[in-house]
Amino acid sequence: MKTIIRLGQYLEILGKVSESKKYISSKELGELNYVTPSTVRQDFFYFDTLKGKTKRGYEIESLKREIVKILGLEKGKKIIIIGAGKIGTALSQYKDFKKLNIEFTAFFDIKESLVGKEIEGIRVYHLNDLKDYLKFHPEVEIATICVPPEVAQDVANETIKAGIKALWNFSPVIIKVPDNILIEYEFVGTSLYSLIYAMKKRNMDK
Amino acid sequence: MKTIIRLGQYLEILGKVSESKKYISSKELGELNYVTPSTVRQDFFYFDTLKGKTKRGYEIESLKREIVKILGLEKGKKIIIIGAGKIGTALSQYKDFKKLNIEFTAFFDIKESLVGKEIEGIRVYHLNDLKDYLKFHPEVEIATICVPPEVAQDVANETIKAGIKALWNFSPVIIKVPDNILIEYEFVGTSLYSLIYAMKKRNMDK
DNA sequence: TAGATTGTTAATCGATTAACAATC
DNA sequence: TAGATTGTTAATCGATTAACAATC
Repeated sequence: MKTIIRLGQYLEILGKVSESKKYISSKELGELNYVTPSTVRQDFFYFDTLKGKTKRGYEIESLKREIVKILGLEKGKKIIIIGAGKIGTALSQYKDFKKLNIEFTAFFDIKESLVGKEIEGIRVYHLNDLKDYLKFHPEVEIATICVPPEVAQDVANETIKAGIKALWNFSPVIIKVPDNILIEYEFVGTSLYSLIYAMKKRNMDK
Repeated sequence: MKTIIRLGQYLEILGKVSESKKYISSKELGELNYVTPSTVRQDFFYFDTLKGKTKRGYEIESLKREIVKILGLEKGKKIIIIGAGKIGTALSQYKDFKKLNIEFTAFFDIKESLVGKEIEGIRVYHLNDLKDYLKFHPEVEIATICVPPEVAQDVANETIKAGIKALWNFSPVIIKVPDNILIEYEFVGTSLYSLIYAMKKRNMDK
């Protein structure tokens, strides 16, 4: 549902709004996110707890709090990253995840030269130790798959076997998982095709 | 248009199909991309050059060739990356871009310690030298923005002033550009919200 | 009060899926 | 021939936008 992704985006934007500001209208929030006021109101309309005040808009602090609840982030989330390569380490620093209490707590890899090291303050363990790790960190349910596509399916299988409940996949390949495992894809790079296509069309119009 | 993004994905998948295979049906291609056969045929139906043969499917080699043409990749594309940090360097290795003749030819940064170095075989120049670089590389039209969000707008402005015609933005922020400049956003990380939300809902159902 | 803004329904738009005749 | 598969139209589904009464 697109609304959920936008709620996350609203939340990030709201974190950057001046602290002295108490209320924000659907018009303002829409402008900051490049969506229409209608879309903002429609998004909020799905959830009973997202209510505004006529003529004033939405109270920013309570709006943030309620979106956090809807997204399931009250207690934050601890996430591990499988694959301590470029993408994995880039991700650990990217975005405002920290502000939203989303934390990357460990890397797992099979490359012996990396195991035991720290990358950006996050320790690297061997993938074989994942099962033991989860014994002591049962709150970790999500693993981010940042390994080369050739091994993504195998690594995913191992990760699931170790007890992980949900996968966030950055490897540009489809991964098959059992019904009880959740998976979301992050197909990085796909929008480039749209950009190149748009350029071609623009050139043709001239 | 979603069709264009899928055409890129079909192309990547087709590059991995066994060489001995001559034809592929919409059913098979759909399965490999996790879309329905209907969607595949509908996608192809938009373009006169994507024709199949009853009972056999689509001839793979010509299909690849025609998709490349539609996407505007016959001559390949040379792209520069602004910001030689983690995301930029990760990107330069990610995906099957090389196979599709999409090449990252240079980094630009303002960090003096990086300028003059090579990262993954790609040279880093100072952002101030972009204008001169484009003098000698007029075929470069696209710049990938991989800088921190705080400076993304300024860097984009400079990049455009230097003569770049299209931006591919990885910085998690909205960038304003003049009408004659194309921009596409790659909002990495957004699907995590959907995943966490789905987990919350699943837990509630139990 | 007049004007701004919400909440909500309806209309529109776009994308996906279904259906099926044509055909090899 | 019978069956598989395309090309294409129609139906469905979902998401966005428009409209507007209620209200502060």
